[in-house]
Amino acid sequence: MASDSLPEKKRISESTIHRLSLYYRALSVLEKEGFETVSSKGLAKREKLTPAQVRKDLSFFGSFGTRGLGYPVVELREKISQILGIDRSWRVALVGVGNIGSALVSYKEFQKQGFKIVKLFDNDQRKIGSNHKGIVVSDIKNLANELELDNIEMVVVAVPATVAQYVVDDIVKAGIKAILNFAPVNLKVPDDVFLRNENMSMELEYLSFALVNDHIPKRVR
Amino acid sequence: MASDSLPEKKRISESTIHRLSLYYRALSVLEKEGFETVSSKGLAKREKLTPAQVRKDLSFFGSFGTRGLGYPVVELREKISQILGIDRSWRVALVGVGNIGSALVSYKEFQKQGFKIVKLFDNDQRKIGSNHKGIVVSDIKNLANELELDNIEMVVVAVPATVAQYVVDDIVKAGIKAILNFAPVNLKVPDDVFLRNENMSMELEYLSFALVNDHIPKRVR
DNA sequence: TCAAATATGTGAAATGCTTCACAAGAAAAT
DNA sequence: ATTTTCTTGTGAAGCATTTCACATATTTGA
Ligand SMILES: NC(=O)c1ccc[n+]([C@@H]2O[C@H](COP(=O)([O-])OP(=O)(O)OC[C@H]3O[C@@H](n4cnc5c(N)ncnc54)[C@H](O)[C@@H]3O)[C@@H](O)[C@H]2O)c1
Ligand SMILES: NC(=O)c1ccc[n+]([C@@H]2O[C@H](COP(=O)([O-])OP(=O)(O)OC[C@H]3O[C@@H](n4cnc5c(N)ncnc54)[C@H](O)[C@@H]3O)[C@@H](O)[C@H]2O)c1
Repeated sequence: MASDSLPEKKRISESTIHRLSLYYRALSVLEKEGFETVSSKGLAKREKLTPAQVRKDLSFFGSFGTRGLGYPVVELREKISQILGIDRSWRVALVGVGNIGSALVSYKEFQKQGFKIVKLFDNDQRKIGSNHKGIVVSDIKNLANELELDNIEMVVVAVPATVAQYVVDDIVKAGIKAILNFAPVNLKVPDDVFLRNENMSMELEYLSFALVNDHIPKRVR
Repeated sequence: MASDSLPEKKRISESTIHRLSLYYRALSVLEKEGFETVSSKGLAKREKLTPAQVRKDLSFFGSFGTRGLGYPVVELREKISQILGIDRSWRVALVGVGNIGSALVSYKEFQKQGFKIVKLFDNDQRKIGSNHKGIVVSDIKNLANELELDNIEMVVVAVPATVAQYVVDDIVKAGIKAILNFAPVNLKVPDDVFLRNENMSMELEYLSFALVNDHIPKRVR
């Protein structure tokens, strides 16, 4: 069959992608500090990784270094921003302007990074129409319409766990392909929708486990 | 050498611990729904894992199921809560009562789960002395003293990235062994201190990468 | 009571990820 | 110019995690 011989799309591990974020952050700092080049060793040290790991990760995407010298800081940072797709800005909507939602809207770093929260939704009449950092809260009823009209590409979900699935169903119906969820619930989305969960309880539980078991994990992410 | 023959402490992978949290959550729901038993298949389906994965994870800690029947819901939930160390409560302090810090203090689920935020610290004179959900904000200057006096076991760090390392150094000096950090910076802590990072930008960057590369990771965590 | 169905627990295999180790390329020193 | 030093890029090895597959135990139904 023809489909058997289609060139296999190179799949990158989740860990590698997360480490690219770390490299990006480290390179931004190095740039500010005035370094022109950095070795895999130098980069590894900043993020508590091994030099081999750094080189291997980068090698999945090309060869950006110079033997004997290292990597050019600015160039590599730019290259990684291209790989991560953060060399542009993203139009983001947020659903659920409560405790955590408000904190996220107020967080300027997201905007600076290019994740522009340009739309807010809630179902509470007291919140609809109110202004948060220059954005007027929309009624969740108009979600589908307004997401499309406003060319939203990512949605952050910060509603109670009990309603998160319904909200996500609507978001998916509106054609959104990337969702960041803060509700502690396992949401069902179609295969072509990227969903990430931010689960703070899980991290506290990890710490609890570590304290109780004096835990050293086999491999640290 | 004697140390060569010491019984090797069983090391559990980070992924397994995270999945225990998922099982715990799923079991709590199943309990509410009135189920008395659940199979590895049933549990796996709820959390989008494989039955073999569920059985293997649990097998690291003992055998809790009955062949032909499955696992007793209540018993297994209790067992996992023991393993995770959440069959008790933890005294938690939070440093940095800003946007995200305030959201965390207001979040009742943490308290319900046994993560009791009982102490708040800030360095802003306008915040020190003010009351958040019944807790009076303390001056960061008294950190070491008050952490000890109040038997704090975990600290959540929600201060600006620029000062996070200083704050963490003080927390470590005060003898705290578990820290949850929200600042997007790689903090240095001694080997015997457990540090977890909650990095929201990283998750947005992951979504960005996924959209740009139409990414399917090799393995989903 | 016995057969069929179900589902665990676990070695072993398969897969994935990290680290090793070194050839090769480039810079720096002499 | 030549040697030495440095550091990348990458197969291959080593290690960790997941999945497979099945013996075994228990329940269910006849
Ligand atoms: N606050 C935290 O620190 C924290 C921490 C971890 C996880 N979470 C999770 O984040 C989510 C939000 O938490 P929160 O503390 O901000 O809660 P919250 O109650 O303060 O905010 C929830 C918001 O969602 C809105 N909402 C409810 N139903 C809606 C619907 N159908 N459509 C649109 N909007 C709707 C509410 O009006 C409210 O403004 C929850 O799932 C919670 O479990 C919160
Ligand atoms: N707000 C968000 O949604 C969000 C999202 C991701 C990450 N973060 C990170 O979380 C951290 C806090 O963010 P925020 O938006 O809440 O900021 P914020 O400025 O609202 O809050 C920071 C708080 O820390 C206090 N503080 C400053 N220096 C201190 C010190 N030395 N000791 C004690 N307290 C001190 C400030 O007075 C303030 O109350 C930052 O590192 C930020 O990057 C925030």
